[in-house]
Amino acid sequence: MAPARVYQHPEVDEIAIPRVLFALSEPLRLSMVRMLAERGEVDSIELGPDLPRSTLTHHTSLLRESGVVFVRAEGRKCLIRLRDDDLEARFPGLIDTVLNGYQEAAPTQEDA
Amino acid sequence: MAPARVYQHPEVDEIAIPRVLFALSEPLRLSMVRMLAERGEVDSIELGPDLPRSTLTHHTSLLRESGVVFVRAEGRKCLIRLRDDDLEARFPGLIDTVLNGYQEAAPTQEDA
DNA sequence: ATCATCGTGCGAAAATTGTCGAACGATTGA
DNA sequence: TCAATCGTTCGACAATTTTCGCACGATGAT
Repeated sequence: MAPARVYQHPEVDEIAIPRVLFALSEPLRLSMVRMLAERGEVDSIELGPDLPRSTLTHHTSLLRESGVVFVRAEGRKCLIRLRDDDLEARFPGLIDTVLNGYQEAAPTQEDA
Repeated sequence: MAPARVYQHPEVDEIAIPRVLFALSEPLRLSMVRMLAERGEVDSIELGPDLPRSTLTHHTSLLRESGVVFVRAEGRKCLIRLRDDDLEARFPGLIDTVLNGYQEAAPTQEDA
């Protein structure tokens, strides 16, 4: 039972800052990254249950090609996880800082 | 001698991560930010001596409106500096991490 | 085998962004 | 005053990105 879908990922040293920043500059993708950071590996559909599938594929592909996430096929679904270690090795603290500074999604007022 | 040109800047708490990341995701603007980090306040024309003025204005305006730089008029020129403190207060370590990870990128013709 | 579900690729349309010439006002120096 | 320089705005165009319907192959369940 060979893996049906094979995904291309950039090597650690191929991950480029501009592409990562661009990937994270989209609020929708940033919320996806936040969910991935909180839940670990998730089914792709959880990242956007209300989105058209082709739109979801577009964003997950962009995140994958920029080196932000790792994607693997599991049966007919698609599991996605954040490349924490690779990103941390390449750009220490970046993801934490970005996610920490992105509270504006929820209308919660809590600033210290 | 009232200041001729007045520039609008977002407050510190108005600086939003997606806009900052988008501003930094452009290689040209990222190289501008690096120059600003190295030299401090610089004349706007130093950020792109070979660029058409309107293109230069476009990028500096985007950097200003996203909260990355502070712009002030000095005579007929335009001085620009990085909002180090504000960015550090809002997203600790972000600029350092980004600039640190952008050294090995293709040195187009900016590095001299 | 049949059918429903999932992700992907294709293609097109809409929206956003980047580039840049031209005109304009402001400033500086002569 | 006059001319040169600078930054901005406007407008148009090119390039990129986003959205999404559709058809297709693969997978899992009946």
